[in-house]
Amino acid sequence: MKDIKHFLRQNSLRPTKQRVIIANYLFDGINKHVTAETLSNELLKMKAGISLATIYNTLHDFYEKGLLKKLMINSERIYFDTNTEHHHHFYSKKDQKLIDINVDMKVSGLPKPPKNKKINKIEVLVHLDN
Amino acid sequence: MKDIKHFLRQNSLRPTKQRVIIANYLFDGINKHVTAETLSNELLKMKAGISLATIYNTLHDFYEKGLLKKLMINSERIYFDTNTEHHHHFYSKKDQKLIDINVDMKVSGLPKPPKNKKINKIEVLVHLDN
DNA sequence: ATATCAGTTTAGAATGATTCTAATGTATTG
DNA sequence: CAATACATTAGAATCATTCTAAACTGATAT
Repeated sequence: MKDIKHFLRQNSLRPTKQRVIIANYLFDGINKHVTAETLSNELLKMKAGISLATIYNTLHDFYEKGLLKKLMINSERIYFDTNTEHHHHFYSKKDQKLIDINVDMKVSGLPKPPKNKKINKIEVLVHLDN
Repeated sequence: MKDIKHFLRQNSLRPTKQRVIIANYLFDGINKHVTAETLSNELLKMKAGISLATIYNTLHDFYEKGLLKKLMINSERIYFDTNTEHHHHFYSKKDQKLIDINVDMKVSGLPKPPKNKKINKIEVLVHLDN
């Protein structure tokens, strides 16, 4: 991402110091899965003194603007994904780690959705053993 | 379930008053998705004075014995499923409701799992729009 | 039956992720 | 550069869940 400030403005987000730092980290071209906690740790490493409250606010602001996806992986914390394309995941419970599946997969044999309901999207989570 | 006490004993669970009540409710032949909260509400309706702590304990005990499945649906609470067969779900965020998909589905185009990892199971969650 | 003891239940405290509050700070607009 | 709308923050509050430790109960041996 060359011009983060411009990028934030384009998404109706004021380019504050904190948002610039966080956006620079998140949108550096490498897709990431973060939680408030892991992001906080990264920011601590780079000595950006950003409060936890701001980290939560920013993740949600980015999510509201569609810059992040929320993942429903487990009930212990919320995962945010910088890859907002439709895609699937491997999940290793042991490592508490997610890996993107970027190839196209097809699900066949799907039954009709209940009356008056339409399918929005299909998410496949492939659990790994070890 | 005719003999709940026997059923509990078979699963190395002492048939206490509370467990019998909860098992009777959960394993009445109709598959259910419950959270500690929804289960607590049901039990309140039937005036079973069972503490929340016991509800949590019991759900986990049943889970440990493989009588319930844990579902990772959202990050707000833990869902338990009385259907322990491998199956998939429709999920309506709006209704906060899960519907079992009991037909066989196939996922094709799956990439190889990462080195030294083996696929344990594949979970498909079909998000509904409305 | 009864005593014993391991396994259970429970109220209430503790925890941990997240959200809220309200005071202070800062980007934007005119 | 003043005004103001939006952001940040520390710390309190919230909420689901887990823990603690005391009281209780089902199973087993006597």
